[in-house]
Amino acid sequence: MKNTIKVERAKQNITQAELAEKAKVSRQTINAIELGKFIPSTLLALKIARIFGATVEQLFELEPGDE
Amino acid sequence: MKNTIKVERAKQNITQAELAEKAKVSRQTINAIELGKFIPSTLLALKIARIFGATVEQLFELEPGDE
DNA sequence: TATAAAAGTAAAGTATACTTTACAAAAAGA
DNA sequence: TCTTTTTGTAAAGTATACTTTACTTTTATA
Repeated sequence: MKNTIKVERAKQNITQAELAEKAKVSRQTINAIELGKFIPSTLLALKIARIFGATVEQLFELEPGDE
Repeated sequence: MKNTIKVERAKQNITQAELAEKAKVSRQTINAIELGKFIPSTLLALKIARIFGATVEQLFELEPGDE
């Protein structure tokens, strides 16, 4: 699974720390998600999508290997 | 967070076991998600949404308490 | 009403999401 | 270049998603 959170942050010009604060998670959680170190819960994905005014599908995409 | 998986299953007339098989998780996992016992990962939510031809937002909805 | 299929539940175990603290590396700005 | 901000990383701990096995309850159907 890949995601475009880093790009969305760039568009809206906010830092990992700011996004973390808005989503009410730690900065390291945002960092790890951006780097693909782990996959967020649907709750967090929905929150992040809402913060960006995007859909979960726009932010997170299944890859072939995810079958 | 609430979800409409049970309704979608009814629309498409498939059992928890069948959905579990398609999503490659255990039947108990589907059951627990339907009953709100836990929130799936974004990976699983995307898979389920794709199986139903729906979006994650159509299946999973944030509630006021989820802040 | 008897039988089968589907759904609910429970417990014990494993995997992973997420937190906290702390520090290092990189990027940005003065 | 010096300083600050931002990002990356790591380790230890906690919470929770998910599995497996197995049994009970409910719902559908013959």
